[in-house]
Amino acid sequence: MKFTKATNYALHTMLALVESSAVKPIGVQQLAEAQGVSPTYLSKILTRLVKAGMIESASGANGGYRISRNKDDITFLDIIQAIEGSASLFECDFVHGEECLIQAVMKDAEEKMESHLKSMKIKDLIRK
Amino acid sequence: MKFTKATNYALHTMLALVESSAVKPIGVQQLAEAQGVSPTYLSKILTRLVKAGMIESASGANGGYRISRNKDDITFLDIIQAIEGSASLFECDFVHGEECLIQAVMKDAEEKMESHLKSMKIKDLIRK
DNA sequence: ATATTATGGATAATAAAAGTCTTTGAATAA
DNA sequence: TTATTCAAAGACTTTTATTATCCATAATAT
Repeated sequence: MKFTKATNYALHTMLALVESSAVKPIGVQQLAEAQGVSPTYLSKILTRLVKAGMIESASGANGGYRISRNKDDITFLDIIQAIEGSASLFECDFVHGEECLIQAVMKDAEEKMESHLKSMKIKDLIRK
Repeated sequence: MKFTKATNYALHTMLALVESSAVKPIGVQQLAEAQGVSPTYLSKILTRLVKAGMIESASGANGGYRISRNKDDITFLDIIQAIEGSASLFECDFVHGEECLIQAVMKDAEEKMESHLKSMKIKDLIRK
């Protein structure tokens, strides 16, 4: 079990966008180059962030991506779930008599992690 | 990102072994049947638990697996790490100037989850 | 000895992640 | 209007990890 690289790309891109002014957009070319990933692949990832409503895209000359929501609102959890989805990390398919106690423990553990990711906002990382 | 099925098999097997007496071993056949998984595959998983020192195996007639360590010592985290390994869930390969702040946040989050998994012992789930 | 049971290696099947290529369509600039 | 710049989308391909299966071997009790 690992977080996907896509999540890493998304987090780094969001940090870059939050650090830059929200006025003029940054092209995917530039964002991709900074991370050593292909522009087409990165754009696929960024499209998911657009759909989640945390960034905006602009086509055409001088287009690109910029932050849309209030910077203060965007948490690590938001970004991660936009990429990885929000399904539970642990799924027990067996049909026990009752509810699965193991799954309950796993879910609690997961929630500890999530609550930390929810408390951390991406803008907290901006270097002064 | 998901926990593997192997982890689910391992957790359920450990629960079964802890619930049963530690005197006579249970065959992989029986354990596998209870979970609807093939004995050969389950035995591969259990071998990892053996190597991690939490269960013992006995070959030959009337052989099988039984708990080895003190039940009280075996945590969810022990079992999960025996199967999934103990590498970090998030790895940032980029070469930033300094240390990666994003990775630091992710590591903290992971540790929240781990500390919960470490606090929960498998024997806590035994049905009375 | 023989039946029973775990171990280990090789390999196959499946699924998920990571990435490419190409086309389309929107926006701008000339 | 036309050419240029850029994101979006879909169809693929490649790579990697997971989930197995099969078979030969080693250990052990009866």
